[in-house]
Amino acid sequence: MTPKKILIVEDEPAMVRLLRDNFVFEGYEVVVATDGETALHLAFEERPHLILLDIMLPKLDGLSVCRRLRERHLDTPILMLTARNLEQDKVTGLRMGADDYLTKPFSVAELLARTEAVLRRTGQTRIETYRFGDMVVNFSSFEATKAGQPIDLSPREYEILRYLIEHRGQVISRTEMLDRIWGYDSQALTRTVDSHIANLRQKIEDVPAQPAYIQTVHRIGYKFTG
Amino acid sequence: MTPKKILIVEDEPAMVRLLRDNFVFEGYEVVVATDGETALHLAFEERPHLILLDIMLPKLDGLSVCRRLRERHLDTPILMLTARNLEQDKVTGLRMGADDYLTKPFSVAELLARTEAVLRRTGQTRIETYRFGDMVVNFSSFEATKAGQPIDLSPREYEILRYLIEHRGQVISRTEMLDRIWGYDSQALTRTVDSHIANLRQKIEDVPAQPAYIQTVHRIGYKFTG
DNA sequence: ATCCACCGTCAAGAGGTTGTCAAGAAACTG
DNA sequence: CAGTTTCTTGACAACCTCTTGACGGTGGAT
Repeated sequence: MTPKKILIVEDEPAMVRLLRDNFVFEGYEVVVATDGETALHLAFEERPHLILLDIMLPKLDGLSVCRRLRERHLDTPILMLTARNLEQDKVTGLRMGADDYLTKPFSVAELLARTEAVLRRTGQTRIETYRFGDMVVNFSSFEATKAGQPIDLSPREYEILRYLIEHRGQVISRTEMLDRIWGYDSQALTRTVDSHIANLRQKIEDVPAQPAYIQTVHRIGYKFTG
Repeated sequence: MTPKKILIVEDEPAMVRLLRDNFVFEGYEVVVATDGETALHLAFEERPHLILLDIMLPKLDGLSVCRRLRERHLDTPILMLTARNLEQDKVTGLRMGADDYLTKPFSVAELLARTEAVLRRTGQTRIETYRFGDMVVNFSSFEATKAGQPIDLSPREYEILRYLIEHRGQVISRTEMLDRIWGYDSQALTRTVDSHIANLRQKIEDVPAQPAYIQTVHRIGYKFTG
């Protein structure tokens, strides 16, 4: 299981330290933003599995960040942090699209329990929709568009693209893809993978001959960047 | 809001007391069964809104209870309790039709949060009537019309159409339909699903050969769009 | 600089998947 | 129990995807 990535959005340094230390200790990968605008940016850049979002923030408050993320169809689960025990904030937060909320002060144990609960509840093991460049790919409806135009991907192409995206940044070997996507007893040749990659590039790259998203790493495999 | 009724299936007296006290305190109505057979009986008699089901039970274990309930098409949401942190139990439980699971020991706060989450998630999924194109389908009276004219759907066709509509937008595999609609121990072939889909299309599509509502996704399954 | 393994491209055959139609089995209904 | 409806299965044809091969170009190691 690859480690879960958490984006912490919080401006108080002491609180950031507390949160980061605990999540790192629990084996999570942690990214931090100290204001709302950076949070928005990192949410799309880093694609965390969960966002821990304080309501009181410089530049852009937590509720607005939440709303903006949902408007742009980023469905990463959000756990809200609020210093006030105001019912109003809870209601607003949930209306804006948060998955759960936590009132300060909270115990670390409860924070971790809620985090896990949200991750489990939202089934954050598989990516449902993903955007890169002018592409939108929905892996549950098996629909994809490029610059707004629907494009047609085959089942294998969806599987390969999903696998590459879920491991974005890492180089994936052909045999790993055969093992993971085709299955361990597959008899297919590694050239089969190349063939599918070529077809994918024809469909999703702006200039298939100079791929921007699916890159070749000579003698190793392919890697997705986006 | 009428109080929600919860069936607690658990044989350890101390655990029963803990669970009952907490749920009563939260305003739930509580019914208790201490063995699997009683649980089955009470699930049908009392029609609770949610079943809290321990896996380790006298007479009939929790997984079997779960399976039996689903076989008899009782779709009350089930939250499983397991003392073991075995991934296998989780997988089996979810396959048997549980909605969520919780590993002992768990915090009361987490239990309550999960309970609410399951109730919320499942509470809004039963669709009563649905309209698309010139069709109106009423799933509680089992009546359907196309362009005002009554049309005749079989029970299986209603179930399939409902399942597809409740998951509209996502592609549903044939085996998922067999599991969810026929039941986990179904011996039916996936071609049976195709056959029903074909019949449905004859009845609800304007041009059955070019379906607008029930679409095929090659090698994956079917999806409803409307 | 050269050579060889590696990769991109294209196309065609193989193999699996689905639509259609119909008949037999099973489950209701009166 | 007979009649009717519904469900399931099978055969066949059409279709789509996947896989593989050949060929030429590229990149990197020596």
